[in-house]
Amino acid sequence: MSMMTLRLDAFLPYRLSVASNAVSTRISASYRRRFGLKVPEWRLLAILAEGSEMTPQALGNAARIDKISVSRAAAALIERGLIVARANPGDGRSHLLALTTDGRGLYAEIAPIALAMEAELLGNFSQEERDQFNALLRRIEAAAGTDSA
Amino acid sequence: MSMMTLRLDAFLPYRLSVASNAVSTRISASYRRRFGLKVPEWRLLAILAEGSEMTPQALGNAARIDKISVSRAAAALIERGLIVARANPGDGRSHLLALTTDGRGLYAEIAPIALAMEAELLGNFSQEERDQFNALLRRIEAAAGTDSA
DNA sequence: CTCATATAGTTTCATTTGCAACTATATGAG
DNA sequence: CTCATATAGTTGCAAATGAAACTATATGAG
Repeated sequence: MSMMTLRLDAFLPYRLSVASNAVSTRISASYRRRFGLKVPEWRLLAILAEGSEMTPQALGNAARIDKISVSRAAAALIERGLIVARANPGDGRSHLLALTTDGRGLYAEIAPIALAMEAELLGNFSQEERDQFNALLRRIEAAAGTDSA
Repeated sequence: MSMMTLRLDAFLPYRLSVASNAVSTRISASYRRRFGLKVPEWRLLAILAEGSEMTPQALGNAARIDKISVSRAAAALIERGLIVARANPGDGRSHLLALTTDGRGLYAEIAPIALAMEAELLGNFSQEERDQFNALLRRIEAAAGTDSA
């Protein structure tokens, strides 16, 4: 009853955090160095590139970023002319954000690099392993609740 | 050549980050609320509980925490009487840290709770899935380099 | 229509984090 | 032994992050 067997090394939240930090450190340094983008800014670009214009709230939901960070990231992107805001006809409290031509251009530059970095990380994973890994991550995420940012 | 297919939703670094944040948010809130510990402090306790006294440097390596955070976490734990420092006979620049009786007591309280939270997260994973997941995380971590914190 | 309450987004302020500089000790060359 | 350089750990300062307060608009009750 008294001897606990928790080895940090085998403790899932620890392993997950270490892996995530390792990946994130490496990749975010690259976004930043090469394009001057922070992670939330990159995520907003990616979401906007996938779809059409949307509100900050919708962006935050899609990119899993809290509204404060969305606000700051959007301000930075607008400042750089990568996205634009227009009034939201349906709700005067918010607005609609969309990529500019420059924004699309930058995204088109980054996306292949991002995919290449992912490919490098997953280099020795079979397709089956990738799918498994993805599925396991989603299950963990679901089990951890709808929280996070 | 022009249409990029990067869906953020399926992008590994994103998935990993989201899963890790979800888990970490939930678990670290619990450490903090119930025991007043931050994640690095908890990690130091766990490492010290597994082994014997060690230098800040060894602790940092074992817990994957940079030296600044080790320094701050150790200071907080010493302040609370959970660990003690004694001179390092082999090197006057560093010192040796070890759990106090209180530190062991607190660890003994937390460890089962931490394991229970882990079990909850992994509730619907088979043993095989857990092992797979762990192995995949380690491979990713290795591929991402020896960086991180 | 008016008011009370709720929501979208922003800003301010306190806390946290990370880098760089610093102190103290160690080590190796001469 | 003395000096130059390297390493362990800490601290000061600046940037990043998060919570709470704030502004503006929306909505629903009466």
